[in-house]
Amino acid sequence: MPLPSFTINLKSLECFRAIIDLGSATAAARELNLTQPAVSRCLGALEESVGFRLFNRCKGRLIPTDEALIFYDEVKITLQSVGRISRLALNLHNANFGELKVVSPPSLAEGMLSSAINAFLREHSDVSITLDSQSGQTALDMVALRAVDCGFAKLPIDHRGLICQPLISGGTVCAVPKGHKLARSKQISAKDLDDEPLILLGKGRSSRNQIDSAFADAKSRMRVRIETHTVGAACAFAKGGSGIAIVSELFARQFADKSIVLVRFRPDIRHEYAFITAKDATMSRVAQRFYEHCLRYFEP
Amino acid sequence: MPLPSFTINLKSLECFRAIIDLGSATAAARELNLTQPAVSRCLGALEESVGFRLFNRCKGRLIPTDEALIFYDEVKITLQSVGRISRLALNLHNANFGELKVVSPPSLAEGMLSSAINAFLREHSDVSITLDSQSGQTALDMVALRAVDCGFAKLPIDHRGLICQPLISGGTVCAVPKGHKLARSKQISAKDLDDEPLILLGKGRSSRNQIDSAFADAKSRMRVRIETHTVGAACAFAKGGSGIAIVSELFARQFADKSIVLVRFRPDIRHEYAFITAKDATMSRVAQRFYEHCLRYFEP
DNA sequence: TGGGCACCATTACAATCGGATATGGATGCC
DNA sequence: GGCATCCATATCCGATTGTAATGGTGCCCA
Repeated sequence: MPLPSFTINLKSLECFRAIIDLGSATAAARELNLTQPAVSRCLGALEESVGFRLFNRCKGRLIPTDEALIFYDEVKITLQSVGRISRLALNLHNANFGELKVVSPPSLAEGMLSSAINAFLREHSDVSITLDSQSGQTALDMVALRAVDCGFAKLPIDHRGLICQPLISGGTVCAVPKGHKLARSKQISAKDLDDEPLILLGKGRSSRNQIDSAFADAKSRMRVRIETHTVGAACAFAKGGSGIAIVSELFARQFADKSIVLVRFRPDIRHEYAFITAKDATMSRVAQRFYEHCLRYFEP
Repeated sequence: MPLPSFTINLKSLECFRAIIDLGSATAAARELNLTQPAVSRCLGALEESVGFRLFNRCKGRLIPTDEALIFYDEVKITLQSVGRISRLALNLHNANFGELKVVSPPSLAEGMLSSAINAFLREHSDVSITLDSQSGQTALDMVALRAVDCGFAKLPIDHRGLICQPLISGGTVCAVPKGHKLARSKQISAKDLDDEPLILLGKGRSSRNQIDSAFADAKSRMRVRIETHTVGAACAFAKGGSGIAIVSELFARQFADKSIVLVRFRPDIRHEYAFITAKDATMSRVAQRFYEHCLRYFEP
């Protein structure tokens, strides 16, 4: 009596599933990129090893037996499990050899993010990274739509379908031209800036609104001399003596030199950036590694 | 760049699991009844197909990588799933699983068939049986129309679309009240029953016709005092002294007690029951096993 | 320090597996 | 009857997968 030998073959199971799903061995062969005899023999082998007939050969067709249908349910579960293995393997493989697509606002991309990525690449020699500079909604959409693996964006973020992990946080500083009367202050408030020529950026953004409010609260006149879009430009204007730039502390540092002084602005307006990923997709392993790397890299 | 080929092999997974569990490839080989080089090569193949290193070869030992440990969890789940397949296959092989719908005439269902089924259930723990009591044409139709898997019916059967396997056979006996003048006979013929009060059943059925013929042949007067429908009732009447019942030997036995005597009736009128299945449908495995069980159970 | 031991990798070779192509039989459809 | 479809079998061939033999390396211990 032939007992099941337990030497079950994955390919046979795949054949079996395909035959049940598609109704014929020839169709199964097409799906599996095999020839019909190959499928036929696989099936024979499987029947041999399980020890009972899976199909009745009836009028040249394969009719599943009752047992086959019971068997099928379990086989499908197992094959799904094998599928998970494959996907996991791919993920793990990609952690060392994969590609990572990242999107970030230009401000981050040009400064601290590029050095974080450099450090990551040194530790993961075979990973290649694509860094896309996009700001605002575009970046969020790219992550949510999985056009990229992960991204960075400024908080607050209102977007369903994203997971946001706060990562970097910094206050607000004034870039004051050297020799300016405020250059020696420990901190500068909106009141101190009454009627001072200012260089501001991010009109309409939340941090900008907070600055506006601070001036309103202090009943200071806000004299905006230059509206610009990047911290680098703002600092450059400040260096040129065109006024005091109120900028994120995080980015101002890299532009600070002897011609300007960075003085803390009061009230403390926080600039926070988060690591963002799509909600309904587990991160690829590279992305996970990258996230962990960033956590370490940016920790205070 | 070597991408995972997804042609993952169960044996490789088994090797991998064993290596992690036991800590060395040689130990794994022992467990799997393989040689160490075989395991070594399986491992190599698996690494090839997943696309990353599973073990660091360090000082002649295999040290699992971080990825390997993550991979291991998933592999274990998959292997357990495969194990379930094997067990299910074994169960199906032993027909230890499933449902069986049976139809039989009430006479069988109440007596010997129920004990046969009980015995079958004891041997096949996960089988559930539905037994439907129907007689005559209804039962045959139910089998032919595949409303049930199999059934029992009295021969002769005239029904296309059925396979009949004779299973149980018995003669005819007279149930004679104790103390009756015929109670001590070795056998009783139609002649002996001339003008005796009789209890008969199955009017119009073939066995009844044979009895009628026997009386006609013997030129005996058939004095039918009671017509009834079940052997149990017939025997009860006999016990009450209402007359001699002429019944199937097969069923009379269970009703025999000290108040009646069973005496063989001559000529020998056979009562035969067959196991019946639909012609154009191979029996389910459980049904086959049940048939084999019945063959053994009812063999003379 | 050198020998024994445990472990892993590699090689060489044999058996088997697992594909492909070619062919044949049965069935159903026009 | 001719044709298409489907399954099974035969034969062939390369890939896979097992084995035994061998070699290298690190560890333990006298």
